[in-house]
Amino acid sequence: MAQPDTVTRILDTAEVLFAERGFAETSLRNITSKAKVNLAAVNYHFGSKKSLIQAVFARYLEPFSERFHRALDELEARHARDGSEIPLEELLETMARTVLEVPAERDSLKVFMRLLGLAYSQAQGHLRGYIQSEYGDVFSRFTELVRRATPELPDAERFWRLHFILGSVIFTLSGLDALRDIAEHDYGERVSVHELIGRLRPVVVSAMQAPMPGA
Amino acid sequence: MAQPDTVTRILDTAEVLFAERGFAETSLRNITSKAKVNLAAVNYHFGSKKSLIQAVFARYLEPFSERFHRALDELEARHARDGSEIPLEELLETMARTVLEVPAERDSLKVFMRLLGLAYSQAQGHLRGYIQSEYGDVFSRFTELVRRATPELPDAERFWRLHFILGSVIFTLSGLDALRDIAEHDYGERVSVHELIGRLRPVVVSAMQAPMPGA
DNA sequence: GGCGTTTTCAAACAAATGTTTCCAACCACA
DNA sequence: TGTGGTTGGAAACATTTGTTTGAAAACGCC
Repeated sequence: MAQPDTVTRILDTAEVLFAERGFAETSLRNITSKAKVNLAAVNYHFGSKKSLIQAVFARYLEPFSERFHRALDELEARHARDGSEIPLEELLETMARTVLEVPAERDSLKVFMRLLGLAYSQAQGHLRGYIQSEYGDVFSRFTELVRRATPELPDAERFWRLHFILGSVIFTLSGLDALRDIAEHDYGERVSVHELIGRLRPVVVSAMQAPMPGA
Repeated sequence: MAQPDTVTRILDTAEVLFAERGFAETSLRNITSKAKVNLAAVNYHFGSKKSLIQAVFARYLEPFSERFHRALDELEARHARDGSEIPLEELLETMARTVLEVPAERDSLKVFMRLLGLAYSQAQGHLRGYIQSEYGDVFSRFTELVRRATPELPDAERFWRLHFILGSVIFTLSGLDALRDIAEHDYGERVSVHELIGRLRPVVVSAMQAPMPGA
């Protein structure tokens, strides 16, 4: 798995097409023809279509994981000094910042969110297991910090609420263009990703602080 | 499209398999063999696989649309008598109740949510058009009632929050199996769809009542 | 320049897919 | 009972899928 040109051209194209149509609906011939690469190149460089899908994910998750670990290191160190617990807002803020930092390409955030959504909803399979086994520790670390920031929540409740929130983020960011068009047409204001996350923040915090069901 | 036995057996099986694996990953042979029906029966009764998917979808959305209209009629009539505005909680409660009432089979809700997610993610753009043209009036009616229930929110803010919430619902319900597996593995409790919506309710209400961004 | 390795390429492969065909079985109605 | 339209069924159809092959081309290095 060497020579960058062909490999990255495959990755770039695959990432876009996967996001547009999904994994099963995107054939290797779609990818290779659009990338102007021989069909066999995928199997030569990646081994299989499955591995290609994982490679597309790895290209995002690797830098994200590294940066997020560093950001959490810093956050923990800062609060370790004065012995205070890290508040939820700061955790969410740190994650949002890291998510926004990572993408090198312009719409790669949108693409990655869509891929993440697909990974979850195309339930059965290798992808979720791969992500969990490869990058599970970052997320475990994050959720553990969230646990300490919200000690009043039962573990299961926190789990579900975090996934409710994940759904909001994935849905709005992956469908960003469509939603933004509707919003612009109906309300005449075009929001940026930063503004959107600004709108998301108070909603997410309120969601986590909602009363327990049955009250 | 007559004789109920074969047709409904196909619909029932397709619905379950679509929910488990997704649409592209479910072949007609998977469906027909499990339904103990001849392979050609699908094309005979429905015309094509795409039409089958729409038929599965329509079987849910048609009764939902009708019931939801009736429920909103009743809700509006009740509040028209004493001149009070319909509170947000009641609107959400009505929708949740209708959503849960409809499915005859266990998995049709999941299928519906998955389709809805696909329709929005623009991957299958024609689906959103189909939904909008066929059943758009119900949703317009609902959002108008939500508008009256939350007069303090600017229109754009309400728009975005409703879609944040829609994302939560679609994500958790369409990826239900995956999430449920994780939750069961980690916390040892297997939640029902009813319980999940029960957990969703207070979170959604809090999300709608969150303070405006910038405070 | 020559040689071993890596990469590209066209072609073929086997398997799986949605769809169609053609005929038998069925069923209502005369 | 016979007849015409509807449904069921086995097989074949044409495509499309991911993958493999074997040879040509490009490359790196002594």
